[in-house]
Amino acid sequence: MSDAAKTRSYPFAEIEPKWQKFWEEEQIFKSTEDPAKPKYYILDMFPYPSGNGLHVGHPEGYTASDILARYRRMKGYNVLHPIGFDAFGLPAETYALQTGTHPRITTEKNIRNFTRQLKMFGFSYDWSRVVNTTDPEYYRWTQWIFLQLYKQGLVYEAETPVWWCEDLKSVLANEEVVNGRSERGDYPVKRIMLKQWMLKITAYADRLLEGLDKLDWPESIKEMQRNWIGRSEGAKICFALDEHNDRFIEVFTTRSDTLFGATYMVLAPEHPLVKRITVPERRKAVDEYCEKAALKSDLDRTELSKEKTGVFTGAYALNPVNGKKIPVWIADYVLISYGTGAIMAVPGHDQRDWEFAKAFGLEIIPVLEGGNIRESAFEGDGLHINSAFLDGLSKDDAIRKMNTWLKDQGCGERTINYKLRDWLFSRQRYWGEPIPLYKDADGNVYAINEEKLPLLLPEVDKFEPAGAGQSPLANIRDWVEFKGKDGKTYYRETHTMPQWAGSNWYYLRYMSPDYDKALVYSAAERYWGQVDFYIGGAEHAVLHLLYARFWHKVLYDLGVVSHDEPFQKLLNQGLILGTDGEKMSKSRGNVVNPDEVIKEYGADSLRMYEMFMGPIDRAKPWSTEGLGGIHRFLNRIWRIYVDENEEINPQICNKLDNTLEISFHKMVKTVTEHIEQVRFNTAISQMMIFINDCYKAEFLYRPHMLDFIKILSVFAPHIGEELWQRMGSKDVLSYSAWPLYDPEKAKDEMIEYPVQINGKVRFKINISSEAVETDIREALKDHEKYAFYTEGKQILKCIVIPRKIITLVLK
RNA sequence: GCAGCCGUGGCGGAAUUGGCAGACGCACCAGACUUAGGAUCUGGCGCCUUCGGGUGUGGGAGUUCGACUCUCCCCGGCUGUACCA
Repeated sequence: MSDAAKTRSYPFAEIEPKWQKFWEEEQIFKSTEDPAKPKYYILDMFPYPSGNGLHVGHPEGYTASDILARYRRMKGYNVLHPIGFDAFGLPAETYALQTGTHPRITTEKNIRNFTRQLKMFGFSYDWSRVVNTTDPEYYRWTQWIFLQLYKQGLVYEAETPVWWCEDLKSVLANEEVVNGRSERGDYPVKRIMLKQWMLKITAYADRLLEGLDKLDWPESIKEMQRNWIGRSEGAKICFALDEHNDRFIEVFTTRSDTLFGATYMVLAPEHPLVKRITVPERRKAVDEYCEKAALKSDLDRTELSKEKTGVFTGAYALNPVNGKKIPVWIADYVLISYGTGAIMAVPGHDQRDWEFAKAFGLEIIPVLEGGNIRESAFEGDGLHINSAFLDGLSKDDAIRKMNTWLKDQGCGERTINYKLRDWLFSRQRYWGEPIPLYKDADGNVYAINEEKLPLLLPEVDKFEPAGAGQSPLANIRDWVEFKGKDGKTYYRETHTMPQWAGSNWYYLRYMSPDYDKALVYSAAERYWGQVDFYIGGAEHAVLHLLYARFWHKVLYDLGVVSHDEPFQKLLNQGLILGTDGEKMSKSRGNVVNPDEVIKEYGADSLRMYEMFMGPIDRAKPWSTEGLGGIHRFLNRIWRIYVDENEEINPQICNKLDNTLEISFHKMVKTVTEHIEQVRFNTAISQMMIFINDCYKAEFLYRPHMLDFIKILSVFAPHIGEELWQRMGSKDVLSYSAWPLYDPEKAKDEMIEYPVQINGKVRFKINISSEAVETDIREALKDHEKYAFYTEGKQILKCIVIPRKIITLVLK
């Protein structure tokens, strides 16, 4: 016998499908633009339809957004609450490689399963607006946006060091590499040089940074984006090379004031100057070092981090401030991907340079007072020494003076550097959007005419990549090659777009999913505007959320959208952990399957339990007993309304119980406020308190009991609809008005004041809640225990905080 | 290392313009109903206690009539990031 059967449950297994069918057939949640109503756009991060189906983590965010959507509808808002599928991506392609099943087949099957599961939860999505990123009518517009970027000069092809993942047979973006391994699949990656399409996200670096300030997002996510963009003010400085009049080494530094202390220079092993300036007698050592560095994965480099290695090139640079000859080394602690890939080393005032200088016996010159350079580099502030025209200045003044001097001398200037790199946009995969560009035999690039979009993904027989750095599309010669009207042969781009492309703008497509003249119908865009509330996982902090902001700003500049930021408010739901407090995973065997939970306890129990577990944004362990507690609560609600004979409880009548009235108004007040603050766990607590009070009351006032159903229905919509119907209500529950409360009736008539004497609560005193301070003091003096505690003592202080506490200080 | 978040009963968690610590739920204990209880209802439930009370929100100090809440130092955990010049 199942747990549910044992507990004589209310008939969730019958009523849940019944109401899901009702919502679908009556199109209850279909939304249309209505200028008469204020709009509210509440969005979930759409799922990747994996073969595993939904896990219990998905409904956490989806239930939270559903509660907010249902609440806003009852508050009179016109709510846009859509769902869709981010369906391009690697798992379907990997599965195709293993089984030969076309990714489209797998994807369609998984979407059907996800749809079935999502509908079982009773989420109030507008199912007429579903989008699917793999639908040609959808990716037509993904390609269109790409072409706009191309026309704006934000797309370029470059031979750059890229992350290559041998297991995934593809290059990856910086953002997709975590700790030297692929974000998807956790495979090793290495750096190779490859010609790739890049998007110039760096052109938007400042705007992406500044835009964060006005967003209502978790501070941690904003901080992560700020760190990722990594804006850093400094100067670039040109060092002439001794015996190479035509070549310079350009460096970026935040400490131009320490230039007099620069005693050597370091190039990254991949730096293009390395080959040109290395002197013949050092060539062998340099080549060996560069080869070794290239073989090291990034992981190796960081694991070995503390040991500084490097070799001397034999070349010398000239310090622009004093013409001093300083040696040029190469070392892998200088990264080709940051700044100019070269540094001026100031071992006196930079710990990394200090360690390197110590290891190789290089000169260390202090140029600031303070610290002890025999022990370590001094990175703090101080007065300059050994620095000619900077002597006696502090750090900030010296930086300013030096930058001016560099500019005057024409060998440097103030500049801003970013950690953010341009976005590597090519993928060597089949299951993605084809890049709508082609080339002629000479390598000239052309964009496909927008009228001809979508550029369809061609059919293939095999999904294996066509050799290193080539996508499976390169195998299809009659797709790649085509004859133009001029009779010349042209060659299509065979790489595809990364998965982020489709998810970059899906929230706009929901506004007019069937519109075929533009990616979004402009009147719909103006009506729905920004996403008011966006809910999803924190793992997208710097991937999806940064890329989407970038594209959105481009679209804003093009006049396609009317706001320059896409998501006004963001909430990250916390992870749901296994019962053991660990992250759920198949290997740990602690995965909870939502299908089984729904079968045993019903979707309403699961929804409500996940909201009751704790604060929405915190990680929380699953508890089957806790789920049972919520299920019991729903049973208790059911029995308050429906008696053993399936009749409405005769206690529900038009008589008003005074105590219960206060409880009701308190409940409406608290639940309303806590929904606004997205604190569902405490909102549910207050509903429990009200139901507990109902069990103690003799009469249940019918209008209040109807209002409670409305409130319940945003959390547990199926039981809400069923009770609403059984109570004989004819209105559509989902659009009935949210209950109002009377603030005066939400207060207790009497307040039990704690009387605190010298920091300890000694007794309590009941006083009317209307009482003002003088009344309270009087009541206190009349209290029997007052004399006992104050006798023979001097009253130093008597503090009365109305409605809170009375404090006495005695001596 | 750096940044952000967090530390409250046996467990999940309440309480923040500073005002009764432990709401609500789970687990547990007792009672009622019962052939039975893993259903339901009622009550209890931080720790210590000589039953007066004492003590208690990771540890220590401070501000205050009053600190889970504010300030400083330390310890522990989670997440992100990592030679970023």
